Amino acid sequence: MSENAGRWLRDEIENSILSNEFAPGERLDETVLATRFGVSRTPVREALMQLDAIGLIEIRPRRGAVVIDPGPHRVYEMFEVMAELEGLAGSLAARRLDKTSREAITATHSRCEQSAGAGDSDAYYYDNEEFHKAIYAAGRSEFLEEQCVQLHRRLRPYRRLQLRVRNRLSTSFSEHCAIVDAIFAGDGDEARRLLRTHVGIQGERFSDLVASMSAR
Amino acid sequence: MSENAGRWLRDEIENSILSNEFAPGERLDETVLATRFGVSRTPVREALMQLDAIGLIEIRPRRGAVVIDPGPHRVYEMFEVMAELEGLAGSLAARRLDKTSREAITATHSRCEQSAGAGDSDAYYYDNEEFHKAIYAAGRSEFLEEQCVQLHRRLRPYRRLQLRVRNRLSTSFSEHCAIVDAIFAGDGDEARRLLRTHVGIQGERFSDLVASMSAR
DNA sequence: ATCAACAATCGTGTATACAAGAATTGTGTT
DNA sequence: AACACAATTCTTGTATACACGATTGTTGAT
Repeated sequence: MSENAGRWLRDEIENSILSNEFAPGERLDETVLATRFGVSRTPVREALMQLDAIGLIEIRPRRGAVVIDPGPHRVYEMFEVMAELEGLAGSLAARRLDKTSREAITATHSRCEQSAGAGDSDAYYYDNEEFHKAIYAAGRSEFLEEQCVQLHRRLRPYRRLQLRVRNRLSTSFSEHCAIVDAIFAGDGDEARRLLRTHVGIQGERFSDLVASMSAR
Repeated sequence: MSENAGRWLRDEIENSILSNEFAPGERLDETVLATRFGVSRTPVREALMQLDAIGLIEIRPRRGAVVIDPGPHRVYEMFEVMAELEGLAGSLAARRLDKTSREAITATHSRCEQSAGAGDSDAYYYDNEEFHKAIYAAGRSEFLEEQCVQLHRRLRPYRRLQLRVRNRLSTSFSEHCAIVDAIFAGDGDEARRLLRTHVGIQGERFSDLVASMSAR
């Protein structure tokens, strides 16, 4: 129970939101949550304050907390920012690559190859996450890494939906290959450019996203 | 008192930290803060949880809260990310500029011109902030705008220090001119490039930052 | 004199009680 | 039957009380 009920609850509720168990727009009643998790209202409130600060829920004074519904447009904006940050991470990685980071990227990349080859989108979903994290780490900017990981978390559900689109697995993997080449070649600009387009949502992929979002 | 003691305290303590009244490393005692602001510990704790979530303080379980000391290296990383986000905002602004945004940029830009001409670094500090905010708004991405504003806030104290460096005012303003030209010309790539270098900390400006940070 | 162990104290973490505002339901009037 | 207003109920916001862990100071032994 994480040594501390507040932290634990924050993670617990955050996961429930990100896994869509608490749907966007849903009201989060303090008393209900307290009894559900077997604690008093105090730690629940503390968890909610934190989630509000992160931007996952909105606490309207005297009117309770609701799960924020980003809506397609805002999700698009978030992907846009994510693309930019990943681009920066990639360019830094290309410049600062060392042996350890290189091995981490290689390892996660080949795991992606396996799951993509097997057509296992759930496995690829996980391996892909590790691959991107390896790139953040290779950039050697703790702050950037934290920002990337946090945004990545928030976009996780939508990313998952995207992977279900036809042919997305193999397309994604071949993009990974080019990205790895650019980083290993020390070509920061190219790595940046490739990552931006890899992460960003252009053209038809935006309508795919909207479609899958309204589908649930 | 903002209708709600928790929110009010969050802003109050946040300002105290950003204005260096609560120095990095300083311990924040809940009881002391409670009596100081004339409330009980409950809203104080809620404010602290939020500041922890934002990343301004760290709450170590059972050991209280301390103001985070970013240190020169991390501040540099934050400027690096800020530069990237501002670059994106600039490129979006160039593409999406409309009459209202154009007027807002022009207005804040000329206010910068006045305070820079007068050599009033405090006034320029404020006008510069408004100028950058006008660019964020012109980009028409609410999420990006929020991220920029938040990071801008956290970097505020360091930015203020930087402006005191000799000639920085006129240098900064002439960079603004080029940025405005690029945006008004619809040249997104150029606006991005200029903003990146304008915001980023390269070469000697990093040592200026370090010097001014250790000076206080 | 230094270190270790134990005790006292201080501060955080959680529960509960109480107050105040919002939402809801019921009643009365048109 | 529909709308408005009032009373009740429910939920949030704050204070306080209590418990447990950490920190610090003191005492005794080596």
